[in-house]
Amino acid sequence: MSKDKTTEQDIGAMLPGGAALSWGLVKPPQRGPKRELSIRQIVDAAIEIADRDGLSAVSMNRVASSLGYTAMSLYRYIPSKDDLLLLMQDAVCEVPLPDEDAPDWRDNMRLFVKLSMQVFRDHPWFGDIPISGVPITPNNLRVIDWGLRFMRDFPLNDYEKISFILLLSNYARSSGLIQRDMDLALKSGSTAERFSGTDYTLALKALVKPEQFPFLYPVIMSGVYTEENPGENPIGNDIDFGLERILDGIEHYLEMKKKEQGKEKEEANG
Amino acid sequence: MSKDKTTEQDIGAMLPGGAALSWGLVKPPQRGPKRELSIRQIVDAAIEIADRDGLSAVSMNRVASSLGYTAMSLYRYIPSKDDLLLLMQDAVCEVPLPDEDAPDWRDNMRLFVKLSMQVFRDHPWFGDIPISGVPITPNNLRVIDWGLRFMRDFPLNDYEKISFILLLSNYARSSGLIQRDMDLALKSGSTAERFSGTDYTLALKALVKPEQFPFLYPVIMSGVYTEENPGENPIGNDIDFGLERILDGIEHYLEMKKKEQGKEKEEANG
DNA sequence: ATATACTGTTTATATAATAAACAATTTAAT
DNA sequence: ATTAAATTGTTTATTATATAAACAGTATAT
Repeated sequence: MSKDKTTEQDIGAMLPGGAALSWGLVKPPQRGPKRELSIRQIVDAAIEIADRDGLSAVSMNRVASSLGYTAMSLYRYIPSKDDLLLLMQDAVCEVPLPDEDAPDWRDNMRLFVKLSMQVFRDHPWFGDIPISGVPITPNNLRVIDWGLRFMRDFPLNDYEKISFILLLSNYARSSGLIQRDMDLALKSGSTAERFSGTDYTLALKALVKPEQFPFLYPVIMSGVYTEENPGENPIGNDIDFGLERILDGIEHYLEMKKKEQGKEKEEANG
Repeated sequence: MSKDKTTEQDIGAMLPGGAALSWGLVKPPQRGPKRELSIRQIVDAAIEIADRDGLSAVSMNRVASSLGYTAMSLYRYIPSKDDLLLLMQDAVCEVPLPDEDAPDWRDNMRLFVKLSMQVFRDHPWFGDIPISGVPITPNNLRVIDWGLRFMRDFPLNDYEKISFILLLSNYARSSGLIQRDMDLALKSGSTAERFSGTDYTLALKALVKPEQFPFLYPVIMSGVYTEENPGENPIGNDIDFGLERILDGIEHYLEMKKKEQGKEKEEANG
């Protein structure tokens, strides 16, 4: 028993600060007064503040105050603000994942991207925290596990599967950031028009000269660049359109691999 | 002449703060003492500091001090720190673009992504500044103009071309961020191993249980997730691999459009 | 010549993370 | 049961931040 605990501590020591906390590897202290707060409570309070007023509103003081404590009390639970941010990040990655796969693999991938993007929209601050490496926190890894599940019968090795997950995650991240920024612009009184650039159409039409921007010029003048007539866009939504191109690329690769493996079998049999 | 100036001011008023500066639309003041600094000088000094010590090191004080002035003097040139950041962003987007296209369109796209990614690697702080909307600063638009140039003979409408540029830019952004973070980890004494997760292999092997992570478990245990044996990765580089899948997807779409247009011509002729 | 608009500086304000010292409290060791 | 050790939440202090306001000096327009 005590051996096990020592091991847990050792494992925690291998991980960067907050990650050990996210795995629950930090032993609750034995002596001293009973704790009045919990890590969960602090993280939830911080998330609530970030959701409402943005990441910049998350100060140790503000978080502590919202719980009725002083800033310094938080340091009895979480070593630094950076660790708090990491815990926030992992906490909002705890999303409900489907138990069963859709029959079409493309649908699985679409859902993978949609759910990932949703985190950015629900928690606009999520994308403001920089990536510091490969995911190693539990909820993040659960999403990856899901991705590996719906690709389990793909004719791919693990490197290829991981690479596809990275591709989809990256797409979800950059698209999620854009969606989020648009949402934020809308909420903060600005219009969708301002974000997509329609508000700047006039300025751009005056500034983008055909000599300096020969190929962009017509696109600005036609109003396509700033989406003056959103209903007219024949491809619909840029983000969905881009995802379909990525899925086409994946499909192409899968078919190539299938052919390859078919040949290998033939050679083995013949 | 004076009419022109008024118009320039008006255009500037339509754009958000820093953008007007980036287009050179803010008239230099006529009266008063000669300026000892210039916007260019300030922006360059800020970039130098950010390149060396990160975005968080860029304080008005630090920038001004490095030029031998006080923090407040900068406000005579640039209205706020946010505007300074926008100017920094646009400044580092001034990259040399090729005058001529490569014969293969895939090579053009590969270069587009490579050059875009390079900005993130050369200026690690670049990705720390959030996107606030469609690009409207001059150097940014020049890159888009280049993209439209090498797609000029594609059988696509402007919406589709812009969408492809967005797809490539997004991929470059997320990949650039990852590359940058890896570079930073390396420089800050950490190893590539730490970043890719090899340093955490032991911890992950102890934490990722087959019951909770049935599909991730074997990938962790084999060492593929944490790239224990980088030379063994049969697909080489994840980032290049992903880009090729995207290019495959684009190619697939182009071929579909070509067929479509071929049919339309047949119908028109027949 | 003089009013005006600008310069860079000094001073001041408000807010941030977190280190250090504190008395109060709970547990472990004796 | 008593004492020593560990931990609690708080108070106080330190250092750094962006930028507003007031300043004396300077170049230009009238």
